[in-house]
Amino acid sequence: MSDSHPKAETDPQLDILSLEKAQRMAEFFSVLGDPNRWRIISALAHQKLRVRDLAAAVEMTESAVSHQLRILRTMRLVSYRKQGRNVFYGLKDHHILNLYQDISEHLDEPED
Amino acid sequence: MSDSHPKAETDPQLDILSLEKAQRMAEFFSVLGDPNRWRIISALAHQKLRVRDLAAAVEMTESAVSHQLRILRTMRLVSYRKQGRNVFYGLKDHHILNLYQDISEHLDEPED
DNA sequence: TGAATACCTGAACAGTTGTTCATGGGTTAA
DNA sequence: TTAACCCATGAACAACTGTTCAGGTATTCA
Repeated sequence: MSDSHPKAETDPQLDILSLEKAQRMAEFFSVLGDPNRWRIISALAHQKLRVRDLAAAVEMTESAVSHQLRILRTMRLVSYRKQGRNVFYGLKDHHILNLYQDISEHLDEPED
Repeated sequence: MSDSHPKAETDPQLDILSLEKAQRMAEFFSVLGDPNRWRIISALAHQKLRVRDLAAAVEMTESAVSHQLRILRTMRLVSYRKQGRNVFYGLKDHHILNLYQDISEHLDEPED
């Protein structure tokens, strides 16, 4: 098989994520590493919202929300629909809600 | 039902994650938001390793790895077993590998 | 056309993060 | 006991992140 991904550098038995792939994973999870982004995501889980209403809902300035939405757009987590002078955002992908479920479980597991 | 979690502050129709819960979600995902931590996780996916060998495998200093392992321990993502003067780490939880699978898919999805 | 509305963007600044460096504790072998 | 080994930790510093603030673009309405 002529696979193009690099092998582990030190020990052939281990196969460690390549730096590039690890970087992509980290970039994605970093986007989910901000509490205000989670609040935005949760607000969009039930309905599409204008930036203005979203800002009011999560109690942030429109500017701050707009900055965050750009990041969520970059990671293709939200949908974007311009209608007149309003812009409606929604959740693009339901992987995210699955993540939310999974991690909620993990966080709720008892110590051992 | 006498639930103790706070309701949305602005609009009863929306239910947005509480600040506290959003914070916990974000803290968890932040841990997965570092490329070197993903390389450590991938190394531990197949076998338990001593700090020393882990450091060699991911090509980091033992100190840096030790710092990162502490973070992973705090989030209960890795197991810890001390044996003489060696400490073996492994993956504690398989939620993480599921996450890895899910997000790989997301990252590999074509643009649209 | 001019003003108001809805949203976006760049710069700057405070707060956070991850590494290195130096050191210290605990365990094993001589 | 002494020396070597394995790992953990605190401080410090550079790099990154998210907000605010000021301004800018595009659309609607009077």
